[in-house]
Amino acid sequence: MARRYFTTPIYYVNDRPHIGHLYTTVVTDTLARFFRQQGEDVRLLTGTDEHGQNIEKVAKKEGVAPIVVADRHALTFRNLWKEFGISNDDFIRTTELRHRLGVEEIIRRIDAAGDLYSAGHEGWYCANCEAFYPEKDLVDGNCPVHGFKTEWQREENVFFRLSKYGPRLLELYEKGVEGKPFVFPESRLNEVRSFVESGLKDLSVSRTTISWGIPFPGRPGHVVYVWLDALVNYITALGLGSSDLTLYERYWPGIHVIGKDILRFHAVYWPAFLMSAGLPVPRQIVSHGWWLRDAKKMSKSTGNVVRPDDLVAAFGVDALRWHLVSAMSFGQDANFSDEDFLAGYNADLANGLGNTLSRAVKMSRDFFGGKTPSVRRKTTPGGPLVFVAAQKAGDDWKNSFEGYRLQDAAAAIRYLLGAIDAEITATEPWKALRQPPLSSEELFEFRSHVLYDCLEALRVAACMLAPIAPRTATEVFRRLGTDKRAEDLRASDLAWGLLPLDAPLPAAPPLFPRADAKEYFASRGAGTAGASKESSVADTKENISPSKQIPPSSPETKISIDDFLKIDLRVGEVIAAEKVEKSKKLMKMTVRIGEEVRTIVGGIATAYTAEQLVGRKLVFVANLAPAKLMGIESNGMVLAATLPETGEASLLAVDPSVPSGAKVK
RNA sequence: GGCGGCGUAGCUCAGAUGGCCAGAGCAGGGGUCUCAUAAGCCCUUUGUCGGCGGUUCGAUUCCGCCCGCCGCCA
Repeated sequence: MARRYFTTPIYYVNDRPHIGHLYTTVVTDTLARFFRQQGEDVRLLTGTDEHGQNIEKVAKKEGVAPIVVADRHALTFRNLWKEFGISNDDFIRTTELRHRLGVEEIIRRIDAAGDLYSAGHEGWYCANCEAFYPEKDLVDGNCPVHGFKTEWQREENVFFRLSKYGPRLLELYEKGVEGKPFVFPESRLNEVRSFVESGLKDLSVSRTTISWGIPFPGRPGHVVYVWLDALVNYITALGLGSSDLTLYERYWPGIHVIGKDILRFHAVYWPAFLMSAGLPVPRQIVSHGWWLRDAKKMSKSTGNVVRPDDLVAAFGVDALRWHLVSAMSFGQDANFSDEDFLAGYNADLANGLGNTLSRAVKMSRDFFGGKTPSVRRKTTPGGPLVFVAAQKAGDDWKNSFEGYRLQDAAAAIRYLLGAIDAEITATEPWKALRQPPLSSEELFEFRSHVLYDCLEALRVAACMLAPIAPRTATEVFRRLGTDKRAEDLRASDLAWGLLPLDAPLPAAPPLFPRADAKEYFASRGAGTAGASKESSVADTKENISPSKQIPPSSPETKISIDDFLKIDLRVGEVIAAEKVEKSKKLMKMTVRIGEEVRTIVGGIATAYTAEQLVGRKLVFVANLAPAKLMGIESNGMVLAATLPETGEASLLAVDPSVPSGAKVK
């Protein structure tokens, strides 16, 4: 069985994760999921880089041990990956013993190869970069990268004979690995090549100015240079340095997905270290571009960081995954804007996927007693149009993924969904009166054939969506009456005709409710530049009086069970809450109901604080028509008893073990 | 300064070893259907394919120069 080992970079733990970390990780996860789906034996690794002066500094400031700071941030990353459905098989931290042992092993090997030597070194040193700069590069005596003050320092360091590996590296770039270019995209390979061609200097691989690091073997007072420490994670996580090399032998060499800013470390230093240690070099370095805002790289220092939280709260994890994968030409830079996100969300997810699914499922439910059709077309030459479209889309999708053209893989899904919509419109299965007229048996058969084709094409589309938006794919399968999960898929699932006949189709609310861009931006009080602007939710112009939400129930009217079942009651989990400014009672809650995240406003602020709500599971009306309260669109309603004396709300409690999204009836 | 890349419809991008009307998605405009989430379908506008020259029967595609943007290196 083909094997493939994907890695993300290990992330430095001095910052909360932002969309850059998220992008790399989502993309790598998507690739890993695709190749698993193709039947390959795939392993996915991510982790955190926890050594270095910055951590040391933060720890000192807080008066705690560095590991405490590292623990905290590592947990943040772990939780984020869990939330985003990242399917990593392992999570490595450079502060783990297994890692240290592996680093020591590598250094032992490099030393044994005669590639380490001691030498004095002095120059202007930037503590933040952990690097020396030539005097002419300094800007007013400060670090050219960060502008921090530099100091004249003298060190006796351990050097790695990087210069020795120039020819072998050039050969690697020339030949590639397994017939593929060593670096993707190839324009980046050229950069690396010209860097190496211009001549390599030996590399200092120990530091005496830092104590928070891996002690350099045999050099008291020295710690291992941060990149030598960090890069090795890719193999220490496979057991190098331990007695159990099973994973190492099974998965190395791997494919490293990285941002273009760390290309040189991965395409020059890392293979050189490995060559020296007598180990195989990576299969490939896959370098992607940056999400830009205002045409600048997003970074903490410039303050133009897009945090995923807002978009996820409003639209869900998979909506963001979809945007990240589909909206960027993989390998190039792209601009991130909320407008583009919204446009793509509506076009692809709400209209393309959600609405198409909805119309096909609704008709099938109506015509076939809440089930999928009981008969389907015998395969005819050429087949229905959606069948042809599904074949073509499937081929494009596969080829695109294999060539790392993720945006084209997404386009193939769009294409198939468009074909399904066109098929429904062309055949008009809702029309009972037809030309020429059909007998009722003929009509039944006609509808069965058309709707089976469309539902089946939707199933195929969901298979194709699975690597990008796994939870959504699983939900689509559920709504198509199957219990497949994204993780169970194989290449054979794209074959035509696997949708079961006569399978119950559950009723369900819109998969991705259409978002009104105007309202969304109004509610955030910010326009295009809105990453970090304060949202002024209580816009005075929008001073709509908070309407009394529910009129008292009309006296003693009896309703049927069917009437009651029109109300879609669901268990939801409050993931964020804030009191609506300028309102006494209103609480704005971000609620996760199943896979879906929405904003729900309720008049419970007099009885509960935001803190009391977050993390609680409550009962919500999930299919209430949206209403605007104090300028905020509320998509649902929270159920609470009203206390007779005070009129205060008392929330309906749900056992915490009940999963979010569970139906209440 | 050296090396490399890019500049194609309002936006995001495809594409062409030089020739059949230069494309897609989104946005915009018009029409239409009603199963569906104001969704669907059909039709539709704009492009001197950055500028100027050259090679050629013919260039947006090749060459040179220029302008603008970007990357790597120094």
